[in-house]
Amino acid sequence: MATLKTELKPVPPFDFHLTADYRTRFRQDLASEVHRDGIYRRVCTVRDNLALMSVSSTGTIERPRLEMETTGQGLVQDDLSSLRNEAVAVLGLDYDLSGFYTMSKDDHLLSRLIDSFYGLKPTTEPDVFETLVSAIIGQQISAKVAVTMERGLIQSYGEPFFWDGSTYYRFPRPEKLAAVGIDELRRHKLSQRKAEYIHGLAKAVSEGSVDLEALKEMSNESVIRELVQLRGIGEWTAQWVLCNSLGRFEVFPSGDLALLRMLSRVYLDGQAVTPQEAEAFAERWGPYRVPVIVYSYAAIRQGIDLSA
DNA sequence: AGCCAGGCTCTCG
DNA sequence: CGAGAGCATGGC
Repeated sequence: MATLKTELKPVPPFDFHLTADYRTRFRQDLASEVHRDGIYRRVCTVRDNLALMSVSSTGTIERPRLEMETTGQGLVQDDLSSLRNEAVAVLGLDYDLSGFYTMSKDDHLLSRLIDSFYGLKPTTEPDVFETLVSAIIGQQISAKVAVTMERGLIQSYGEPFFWDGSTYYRFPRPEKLAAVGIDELRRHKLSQRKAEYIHGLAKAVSEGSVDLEALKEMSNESVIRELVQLRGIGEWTAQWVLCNSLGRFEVFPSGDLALLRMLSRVYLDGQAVTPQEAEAFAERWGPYRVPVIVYSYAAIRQGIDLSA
């Protein structure tokens, strides 16, 4: 086992604990990523080997500094840059909140949110395959049910990494899920449909007929066009990938029913909105639509009543 | 006990 | 096009 250490300098302001908490709120139980005892850990892949990154804060919100320690088989100094990039993505380190904050200063509600969650950054999940599988599982079911199912997949087909008395898992690779039959996927309480979707996606990705990495360089419209051609992926899931994996923070996922309800409750006196109306409303948030959504959800998760 | 939850596909007018 | 059924599970 080799260990690499490095320091990271997030763009300030950055609240490490708030951001790591928000990010791992649902993933915490998945064992692929945790935030515990002040340390954020995540299993990653380096040149096809497993490694575990551990990140902790050594600075402040205004002068953020992070220490990252990564352990894994055969790690060499050259691996550092890709590991740093992964940490930057999963913790949103290079996102500059100042534009969002400036836009919000005349908005009463947003100002309140920013006071409460100053330094919280939107994050991304660089593994597009994981994001897609997770989104498919999460379609139409509650987040808790989805976590149970996803944990089953991860612990059955993911690759384990043992460290310090705990087991962490790398999310299952496409090749693995493609090799697993639909019937076996169903044992994890997936519906027949979802088992087919996930199996089909895994097969397409592992055979190379779909290049998820290429999406990172494509326009939002092209990403949606590509993704919705895959069975099991509709508008909502494609928008989900744009916001949560590809870092397109200007996108407003108008296909998200929970978001529409939140918008109606918080901003429109409970009056129902169509996706088109919601999109028109979200125009005012310019390129900061995802930050607005992240801060709003953060408040809701904490039980803060936004309509007050 | 029933309804709903951060949808999608397929079918049918 | 738009509307409606079916999918499957756990929590309230």
